[in-house]
Amino acid sequence: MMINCRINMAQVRNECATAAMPHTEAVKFANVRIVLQPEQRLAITGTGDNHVFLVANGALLLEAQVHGEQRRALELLFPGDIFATVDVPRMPAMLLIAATACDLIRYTVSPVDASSQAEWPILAWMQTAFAHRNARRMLHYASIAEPVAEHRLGDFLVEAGLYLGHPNGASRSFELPFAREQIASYLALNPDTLSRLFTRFKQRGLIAVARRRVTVPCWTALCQASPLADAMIDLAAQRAKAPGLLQVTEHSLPA
Amino acid sequence: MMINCRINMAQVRNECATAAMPHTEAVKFANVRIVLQPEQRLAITGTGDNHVFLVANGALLLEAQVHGEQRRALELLFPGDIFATVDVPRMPAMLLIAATACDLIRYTVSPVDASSQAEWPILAWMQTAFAHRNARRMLHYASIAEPVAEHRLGDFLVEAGLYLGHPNGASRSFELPFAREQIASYLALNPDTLSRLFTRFKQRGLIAVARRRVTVPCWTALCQASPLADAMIDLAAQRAKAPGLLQVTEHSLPA
DNA sequence: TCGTGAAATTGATCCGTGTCAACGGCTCGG
DNA sequence: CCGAGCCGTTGACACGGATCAATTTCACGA
Repeated sequence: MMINCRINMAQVRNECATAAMPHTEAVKFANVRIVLQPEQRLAITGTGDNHVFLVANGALLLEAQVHGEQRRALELLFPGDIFATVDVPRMPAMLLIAATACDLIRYTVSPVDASSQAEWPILAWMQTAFAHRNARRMLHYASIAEPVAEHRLGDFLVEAGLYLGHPNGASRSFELPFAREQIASYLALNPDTLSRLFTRFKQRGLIAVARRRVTVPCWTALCQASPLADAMIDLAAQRAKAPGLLQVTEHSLPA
Repeated sequence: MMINCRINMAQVRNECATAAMPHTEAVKFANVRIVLQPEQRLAITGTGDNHVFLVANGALLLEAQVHGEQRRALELLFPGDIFATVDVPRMPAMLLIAATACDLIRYTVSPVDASSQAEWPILAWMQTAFAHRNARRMLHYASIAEPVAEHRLGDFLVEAGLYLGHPNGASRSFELPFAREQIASYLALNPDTLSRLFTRFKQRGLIAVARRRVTVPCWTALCQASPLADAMIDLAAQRAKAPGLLQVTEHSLPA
């Protein structure tokens, strides 16, 4: 099996094919609900079957070991996000880490099964979800390629605000599910430097931080500090319009 | 139409459905052969139909404008690579740039057409190709997240060696299709700094450079200078084993 | 053959981030 | 209530890459 729980074996319940996907009356895919506690890990290996994970709840972090003991966060997963194991290169210690308590749904997509007409809707839905994921991935790459560290933090805060927060007038606030060190790793920055950047943003009045709660008094001002804000907002809007992408996280989970 | 030629309108010939994909007797996908001259550009916009490009020949570069006039290379495409427009976020001046003369094949993949049984083999092939592309993309992200610039260049040279060169005993040599500025952009480095790094690598005896020709006297020595070498080699080996992934570039093009 | 312009290299300098250390605040358990 | 330990912050300093400018190399055309 490609995915298994290494530390604190997750509470895994096989809720066989009870989840109703949008635009689908009968889903023949085997799916498994996986519940993760904070800091719990899922090991990924890049071979074998194609497992697709849907994040129903919580936030995760894809980490890998790059150079000796050095570990790096390559990707963040938010509710509604999708993740396929085939898209991941084989690297040492490649694993998903739950930043908060998480509900995942795991689909096993085997090429031979997929020829059935009944599974087309779910596959079509996955295509859309993957397109979104790939586009966001590319935006993150564009972000960390940015030499100015302030821009990277601006991009990250806009991303977090879009996926974790809700607009409230001109302001917006959200709970960061990640530790500073994880954020720093995601932004290819030193934790100390990241802390300084946070301080700088606070001094500029762009954000107010209480523990892990981030409050953005003026969303548009923050967006002006993020070079990729326009592209990310556009992408989030596309996702909101896509049918069944977000809704599935609410309806498909068995009680 | 999502893809069009902006500068020096490409010589586009509609070779309707003559290309035979591996494991496929009849391909109903509309496909178009696109021939690009060096430095020619293809504009990409993230909406509309899903166009999939297969690089039959040559090398390309995906560029976008990130911040004002700043442009950045987000991705390199080598022969056998695949590229879908839906995977790209909407950003200003997002375009493919031909580094050399290129042959592309463009498939238009519409979700409704895709339900036909006859098109399953080609879709399955695309799945494999996309998985490879995504994995390589992630490796590149891991590479540019590396704070040490030498590592980035090492990773790049290994990638280029794997996809552009062939082993010749312990050595390996290849022609870099990209200008220094483009490589620097891809590695999120200053061109001046990149030049210094090349000099350092030459002094260490890792490479010999004649114009754009790179000769690696000892491949394993170069790999030791690349933190991601193992993962990239593993990935390239997987691709070589995948059926019809590389072969298609040779057989599918009409004479 | 020479001249021109673009690309690449190299040098000098500045600034920003990494590094290491110390400090402060918060949580949890005794 | 106190103490331990972790996380986050801040300061001092060094180093590496960015920047700007000057020079060399190469390709191409007259």
